Amino acid sequence: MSKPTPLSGFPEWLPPQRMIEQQLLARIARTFELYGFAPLETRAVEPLDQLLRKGETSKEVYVLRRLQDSGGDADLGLHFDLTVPFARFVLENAGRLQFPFRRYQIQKVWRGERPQEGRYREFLQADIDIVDRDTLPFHYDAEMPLVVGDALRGLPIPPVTIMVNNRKVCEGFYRGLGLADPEPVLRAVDKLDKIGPGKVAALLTETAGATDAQAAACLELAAIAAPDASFADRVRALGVTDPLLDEGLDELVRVVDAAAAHSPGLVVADLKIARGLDYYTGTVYETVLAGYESSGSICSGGRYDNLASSGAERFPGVGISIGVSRLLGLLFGRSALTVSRAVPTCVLVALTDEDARPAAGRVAGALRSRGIATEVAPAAAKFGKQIRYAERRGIPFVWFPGADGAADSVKDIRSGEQVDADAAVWQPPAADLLPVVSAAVTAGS
RNA sequence: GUGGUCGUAGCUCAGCUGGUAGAGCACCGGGUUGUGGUCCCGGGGGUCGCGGGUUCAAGUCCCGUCGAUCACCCCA
Repeated sequence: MSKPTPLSGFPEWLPPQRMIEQQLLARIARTFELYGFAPLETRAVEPLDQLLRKGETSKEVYVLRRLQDSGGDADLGLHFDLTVPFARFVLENAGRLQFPFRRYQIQKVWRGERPQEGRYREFLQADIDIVDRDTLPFHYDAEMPLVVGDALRGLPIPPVTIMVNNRKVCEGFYRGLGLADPEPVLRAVDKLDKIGPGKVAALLTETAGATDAQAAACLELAAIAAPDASFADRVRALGVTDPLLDEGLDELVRVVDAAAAHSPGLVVADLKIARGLDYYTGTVYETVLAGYESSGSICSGGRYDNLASSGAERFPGVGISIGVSRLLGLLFGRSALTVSRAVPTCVLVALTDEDARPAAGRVAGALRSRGIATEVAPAAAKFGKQIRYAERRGIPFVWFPGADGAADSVKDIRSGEQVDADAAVWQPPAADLLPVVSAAVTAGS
């Protein structure tokens, strides 16, 4: 068999990277739970009509098919986000849930896009959502960014900025301006940072049917950004009036004010933010990592008032999702994260000869029983080689069983210090008990 | 899905206008008769991503494919 090659878009990390990922995931989940979000996992597949219910994503969905007898499961697809399956789950289990229902979900999702750094076909999202019956109080829109702000700011990563907008602001503004279809306008405005105002204006007249004056007004709106409520007056000063615009501005002010009170500097209102899935109806979030602005959003979401509804039942929701794989892919790409060792092992028990393996095993067992990750040396090689085995993996301690009734001793191979020790009571320093994830000092900015 | 760039040892790379592969680091062994990291000596390792083509001869040219990356699309 020839050497296997990677599959494009399906990243696989090495164990040190996976240890980093697991620690970040554990801390993210912990933060979500501190805010009362309950854990949930949904199946990997959804009926295709559920997945395709909203928007243009059809070409991205991986369809499930059996090799033989392709009739049976032909209408199933892998989910491409966690919100659509969640909406389905809520409808299905509405009778068993208490509302407002807040849950978090950390799972793989799949999208058939062309991969590049930070963009994958299989990736991990850490998602929180809150849904309620009939109506969802708006204060939840303000809570979302605070939760992920807490989660992300607790990690050894560069600072994040959450940019917030509200689709009612854009749609109301465009409508007040006389532009009926907001979609092409949003798409054009979204390119502002990349292609500049001149080309966006040209796009607006070409693809959105805007006059020069309308295009200019759209650009003026898109240029507005502020970390506080001052943006609203600047929008009103543009002279466009529309009930939806007013509603959107009021909502956006509430999000920004709440964030400014809770986490100054975390959230900024930015009226050119317009992307995201097409089921968003109000607040939209997008997040950039300092130093990685050009790599896109690492955390996005928004308010969806119509996603979960069947017949007379309606479950409006708001949610936001951390792109864990993107975040890690970008940071790994610049070697910006390190872990203190490549394996969980804290102690390596050295071996004088194979006959000593049972005794070494008892030492290891005593340490493990007290929560100290321990492995026994693979072979009774020279101690130098056994120490080197530990060193290569970053294992901080080597345990030497005492010869002929002498006391055991344990060596910190970083300092070289070696002391007598008893496996029933010895404790490593707290900082060495578990691998520690930290920002790499050599990381470029 | 469309287009561009790139693909030589585990890593970073060299290899001139085509003449049948090299360095540093890493790794392994020895010096050092079971306590590593320095130093010295020695050693293993590459179907030059893969498959076809042109040629007496291809790492070097052409085509395809896979992978990485960038732009578009879209978005975490």
